[in-house]
Amino acid sequence: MKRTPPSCPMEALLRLITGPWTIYILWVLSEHGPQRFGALKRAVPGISTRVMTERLRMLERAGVVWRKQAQTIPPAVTYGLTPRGTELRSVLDSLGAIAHRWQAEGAFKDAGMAAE
Amino acid sequence: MKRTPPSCPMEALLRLITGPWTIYILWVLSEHGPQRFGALKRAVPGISTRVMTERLRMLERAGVVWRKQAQTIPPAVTYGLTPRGTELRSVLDSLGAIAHRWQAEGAFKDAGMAAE
DNA sequence: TTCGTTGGTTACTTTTAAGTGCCTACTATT
DNA sequence: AATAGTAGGCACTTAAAAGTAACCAACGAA
Repeated sequence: MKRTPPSCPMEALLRLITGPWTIYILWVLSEHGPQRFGALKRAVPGISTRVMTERLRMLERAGVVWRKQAQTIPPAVTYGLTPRGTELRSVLDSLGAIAHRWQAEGAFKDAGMAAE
Repeated sequence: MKRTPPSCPMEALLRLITGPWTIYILWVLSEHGPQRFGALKRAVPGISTRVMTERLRMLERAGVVWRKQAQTIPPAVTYGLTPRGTELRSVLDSLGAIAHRWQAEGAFKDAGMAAE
């Protein structure tokens, strides 16, 4: 995927929240509160460790989630939503409302990607 | 990209509006009104015919854009936003506002994808 | 008569992201 | 003493999306 011309800051935001699991992770964090890595992974069934780590790092760099590492001996790392993450969630909620309505209207029933 | 578990209707919507050029196309259509294929392609510099066609078809199947083909001899096909497209735009606008603010705050300055 | 325009389609190639499995280091448990 | 759990890192493989390019059909213009 070549880079889209960077005129639109939306692109950066969409690249941030897009990707198979990102919304899921944010949703779990906002519904169930801060979680440790393992619990988060268990709450998002099917995700690989690799992608989970990558997504969390990405969201952390953007200031959407925080990461708190306890230096205990089995290391305990907890993730949660920052204020920015909460702010994002409110918009995602309204986007979700549209998504829900469109699904009820059948907008997605045959609107998959071209090459699946 | 394996399919994300389909529990979340957001996934379908995000898969619809995601992809390098989709938002651009919607933005051009909403800013400059209905456009013919060629004009649209010229307004989104760098996009390939293939991807432009695929995106328009996808958006059309979801009822976000309409397509009107005049059976003239050089065929003239015009695309525009449906009411559903306009509805989507309002949410994208607020998402865009967040994106703009975050950019000003520097949220994206080092928050690229992992493997770029 | 051949070229260019319009709106694509199709095939081939490349790029990129995601999946999978194996590794750590230390400790508590069995 | 061997094993499982914790939070990943690293390398290798695979699958999907995007890019590239060639082609089409019909007609008007040069």
